[in-house]
Amino acid sequence: MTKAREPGTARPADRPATAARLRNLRTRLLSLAAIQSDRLVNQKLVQVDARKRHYAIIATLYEFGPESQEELVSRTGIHRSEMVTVIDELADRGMVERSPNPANRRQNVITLTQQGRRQLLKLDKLLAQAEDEVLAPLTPSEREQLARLLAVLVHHHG
Amino acid sequence: MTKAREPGTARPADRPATAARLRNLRTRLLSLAAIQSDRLVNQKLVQVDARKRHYAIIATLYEFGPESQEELVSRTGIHRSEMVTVIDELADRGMVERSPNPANRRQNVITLTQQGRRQLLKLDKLLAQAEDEVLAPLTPSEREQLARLLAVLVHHHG
DNA sequence: CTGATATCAGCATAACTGACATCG
DNA sequence: CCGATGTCAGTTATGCTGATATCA
Repeated sequence: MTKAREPGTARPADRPATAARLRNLRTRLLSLAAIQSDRLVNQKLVQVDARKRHYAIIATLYEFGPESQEELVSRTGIHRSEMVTVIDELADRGMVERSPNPANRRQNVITLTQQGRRQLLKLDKLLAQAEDEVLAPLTPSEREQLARLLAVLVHHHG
Repeated sequence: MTKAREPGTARPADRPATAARLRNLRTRLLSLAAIQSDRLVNQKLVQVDARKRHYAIIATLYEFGPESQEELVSRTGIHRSEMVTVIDELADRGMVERSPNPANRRQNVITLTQQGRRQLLKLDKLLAQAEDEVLAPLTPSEREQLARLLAVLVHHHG
């Protein structure tokens, strides 16, 4: 029943063949690659008690200065209803401060703290490592190609 | 406050700039592309009350014949604890039959029904459409390149 | 007893919907 | 009254862990 397999090829476990339809489905390839990539990214981020969205917020505040939650929604693509939670989490960790905007009392102003700035540097490094591990089997020019093709897709939809 | 923008460019909404760090993160590009792709795929599948995993199971049974749940787990990568639910859903829809294996009463034998076979043909078409829409902005050779690069990643991790 | 198989309860992330209160 | 903003409750899909029952 269990097919014999060359020893030394222990990497891909002893998984039997996948249906051709699945192997050839490009949308599936894309999903699988993203899942693997996300897994590696999250493994890095958990080391500093962060998640992907935290990085999106911190990086945005760092580059654009204090902003309202609504502005952060527009810039990051994070949904309105999630923004509340994410800002809560970041405020709990001392990375940002949330204060009402005196000029427009509907809005909050979210400000990056010193600790948030330090966190950004850590996150930059961890994410660079993750990217490197994810793209490890590709040459530099292949990485560029992949990034370009993905950017075209993301820009086209979206 | 709200920047003026050329009318007619209504497509990408009126979204302000994204932080450079986010734009350049390749792991993020990969995630975003996969999310968009999955969204299109699910829009297609929902038309016939199916989901991605249903296709994985149906295609596998079609190509390999009746199998136990454990074999399906190995071939599709779907987790053990999810397989129960997915098979339930497919059985409810009349796409597969689950019967105990008399030769090994620990196992169930999952068999594709006639309706399941017909469903596969529909799913094949819908997924081909989805793939085409997802990859629409790419030339045929770019699509090949992308598929190749993604396959390298998926094979490397994995 | 051990290991394989299926089942079940539950968790975390993620993306999303809809309702609501407040304020301009 | 209308619209913008923030908040909250709840839903769905997905990937995963761990416990348990059954049987070889």
